This record gives sequence, C-alpha cells and structure tokens, in this order.
Amino acid sequence: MTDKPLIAILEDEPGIRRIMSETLEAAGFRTQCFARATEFEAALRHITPDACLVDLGLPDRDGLALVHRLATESGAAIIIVSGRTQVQDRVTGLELGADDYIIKPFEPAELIARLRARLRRPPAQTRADQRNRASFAGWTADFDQYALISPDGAETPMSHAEAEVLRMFLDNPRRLISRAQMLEILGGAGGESFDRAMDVRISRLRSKLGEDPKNPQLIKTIYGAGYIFLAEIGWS
Amino acid sequence: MTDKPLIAILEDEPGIRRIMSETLEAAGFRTQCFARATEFEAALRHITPDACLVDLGLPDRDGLALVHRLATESGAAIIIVSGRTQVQDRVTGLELGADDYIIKPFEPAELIARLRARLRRPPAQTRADQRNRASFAGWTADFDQYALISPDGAETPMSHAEAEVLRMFLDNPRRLISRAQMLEILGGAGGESFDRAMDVRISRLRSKLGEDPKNPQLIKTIYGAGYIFLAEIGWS
DNA sequence: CAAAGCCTGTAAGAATTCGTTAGATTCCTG
DNA sequence: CAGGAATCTAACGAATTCTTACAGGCTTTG
Repeated sequence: MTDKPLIAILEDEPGIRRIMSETLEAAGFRTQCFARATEFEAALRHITPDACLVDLGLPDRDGLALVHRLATESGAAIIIVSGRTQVQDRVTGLELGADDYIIKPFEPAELIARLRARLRRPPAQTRADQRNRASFAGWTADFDQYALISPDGAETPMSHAEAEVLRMFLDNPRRLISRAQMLEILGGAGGESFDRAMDVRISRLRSKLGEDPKNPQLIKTIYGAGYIFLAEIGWS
Repeated sequence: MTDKPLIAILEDEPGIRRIMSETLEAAGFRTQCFARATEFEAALRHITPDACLVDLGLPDRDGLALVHRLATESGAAIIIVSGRTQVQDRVTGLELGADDYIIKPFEPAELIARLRARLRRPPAQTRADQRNRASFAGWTADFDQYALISPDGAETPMSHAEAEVLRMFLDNPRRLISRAQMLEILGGAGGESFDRAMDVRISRLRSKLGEDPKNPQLIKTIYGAGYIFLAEIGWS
C-alpha cells in the first residue's frame, strides 16, 4: 500500500469517535467515521477500508452480525472496540471473524500498535483461488488432470494415491512430516501394517519423480522421525 | 489447510507449559514445547510452526529480541504470552512484530480464539530460501540436503544423527560442550549407556570429516569435560 | 462375460541407520 | 610406572526403511 491506510471507524458516541479519529490521523492513517451500521454499509459500496474499528453497541444493528458479514465479505482487518469486558464476549467476537478485540477504555498507543500489527499482514485474498497446480524443482503437478510434468516436458499420469501423498508434501514444504501425521492426513483407516503401505507409496512416488534411491533430492527420509519435502513451491 | 496447524510453545514454567499444550491439543492443534530459546532456535531449522506462543520471561535470552527475529525471519504468527501488564510492554511487543499479546493469567478459551483469529489469515510470504548451509575449514555442510561437501568437492550424504551432532557443534563454535549439554541438546532419551552412543556418534562424524583419530583438527576432546569444535564458521 | 490392464495394499527379503557391547587405547593421579 | 577412569572404535544386532513381487479389486475392452 503506497498510500496511507484507510481506517473505518464505527462508533456511535461522538466523543470517543472524535478521539479515535484524531489519534489515528496523527499516527498517519486516513479515517472515515460512521455512527450507524446502515451508513457504514452504504459507504462500503464505494470505499474499501484496510481496517474497520467497530463498536459492538450500535443503536441500529447487532454489532456481531455486522462483524461476521465484514469478515466473510470484505478483506479488511476487523478490530472490535467494545465496553463489554467478559471473556465470553471476546471469544465470540473473535470467533465470528474479528481479528482483534480491544476493551474500552483503551490506551491510544495500544490501539495504534494493535492496528499496525493487523495491517502488517497482507489482506486476506478472495477464497476463489483454486491452486490446483504446483511447480517445484522443474516439475509441475496438475491435480486437476492428475498429471505430472517432468522438467523436460514429458507428461506422466499420476494415480490417486500418488497425488494424495504429493499433495501432502506440497502443503507442508520444508517441514518434517511424521508417520503419525501422514496417517492422519491420508486417512489411514487403522490398517496395522499401514506403515508398510506408506513406504510403498513413498517409494513409488519417488521413482516417478526420478529420484535416486540412494540419495533422494526431493523427498528426504529422517530415520525414526518421518519425511521432509525439500523444494521451493509455486502454486497456480 | 489439510492438517492440524503446528503451534510452538516457548514457556519456561512447566506447569503453564503443560496447560497450554493440553488446551491446544484438545482444540485440535499440534503442539511442540520448548523451555529455552536456544532449544527452540535449534528446532526451527527443522520445523516450521504456523504460530509461536512465546513467554517473554525466558531464562536464557531476551524474549523481545527473539520475537523480533521470528517476526522478520519466519512467516509464523507470533503471540506473546506474558505476565507483564503495562501498556508500554504490549505496545513495544506488538511493534517489534508480535501479532498479539495475551496477559497472564489468561483464559484458555481466549487463547484459542485469538490463536484461531491469527491463523485465519494467510501467513506472510514465507521467507525466501533460507539456505541451511554452513562452511568451515573448507567443508560445507548442507542441512537441507543432508550432505557434506569436502574441501576437494566430493559430496557425501550425512545421516540424521550425524547432522544433529554437527549442527550442535556449528551452533556452538569454539565453545566447550559438556556431555550434559549434548544430552540436553540432542534430546538424549536418558539411556544409561547414552554416553557411549554419543561417543560413537562423534567417532562416526569424525571419520566422515576425515579426521586423524590421533590428532583431530576440528572436533577436539577435552578429557573429563567434553568436546570443542574449532573452526571459523560461515552460515548461508 | 471373459480377458487385459491398472491401482493399491500385503508380504518378504535386502539395505540402512544407529544404539549397544566390549576390548583397546589414552589420560590423569599418585 | 601402576592403576583406574574416560574415551575410542570395530563389531554386532535390533529397529526402521526400501524395494520387489504378488494378489485382490476395480475398470476398460473385445
């Protein structure tokens, strides 16, 4: 974001609203204030704030419902600023999608710090991206076509079991995966000798990836601990 | 996310550590606990937690410095769990890169809710290739590939146990390492004859490094005290 | 419906890793 | 230099993992 982040403030009490706005402006943010949820929702058609500070005690709407809608439909960071002090309030607020929960009265410095912490992370992207193709170490795995394309362009079909294992690795790159985890992820239905089946799956995937059995480059074995997949991965 | 998120817990008090771990496991997370920052940093070379819960009052390191390092170098969400209640503590913690700050004593439900809120957002871009390579005395150790490259360019694979020992040395260069420390670092399972196992590990590593048994240049034995690794080390 | 082909778990033997054992060697003390 | 403790390493063996072969199940094909 090249520009100052835009912060929407939803707060029905004018005094607090003014304080929040001034504090944030002084800290280098742009602000836009609303006293009612309906106003705010109308404005949302035209503006896309980077973060929303919402007071739960609004006169014209249930604040939590609004938070939930914001969380699911907008990418903005949502910070509840509320006078309700119960733990349960915080928990439900956060679980409905709020990113933080600040109790009134609050210290301006903490509000700023928490807001900055939220804005440091990239905004949530739309859930629409499919991400069914991954490339790594010259290979490309297409999970729609169940195909594996080698660095030299040759395309090999990939079986379901192989795809499952590969997907598990691609979802956890550079991370140790224990056998227990594999069993959990791949839904190993409690077969007692399932460990052997796992070995065979790995072995077959390795050979399909052209790995040297003596010295595999991509799928490393950690004796007694599990496996680790080593590659930079790009999804598309 | 196809599998349970991995949460690292850095907390020196065993009671709290256990409570946190059990709470999180019950909520469907995988956890891994550490009592000291050094242990944690060593483990980070192998695991990639999705979030880190760190207590600021660690015995062996300044917690805030660790938070800052984590924030800049790892993509994990960072939540400080501290007994310090001052606003200023929270502000500096958050400004150094923490994503949230929870005050002890905390409600388990709130911890879970805040953790989930952090994990809902996609992780910051995973830090680009952090090559786990070190060079010393003409050798290069690649901890990703589990390979050891000799001064004349020959590449030898390195087993997990060997890599563990070598990494311990490379993390503590030119410093005496007692057997007790080795046991702690390498998670010795408390076997009575573990000392012998350690000897053998060292011996094997020495031979792989081409050390003259009569006069080792890199791994020196200090009779009755421990070992010391002598070399200039460059990480990359 | 039979035959062929592919997928995938099971079994079995080979290969690897790594702790244990034990005898040899080195080091310190007196 | 003797004696005991600490350390080294070769050899062994248990546990783990790899690969190949095989069989049952499912789908495709004639």
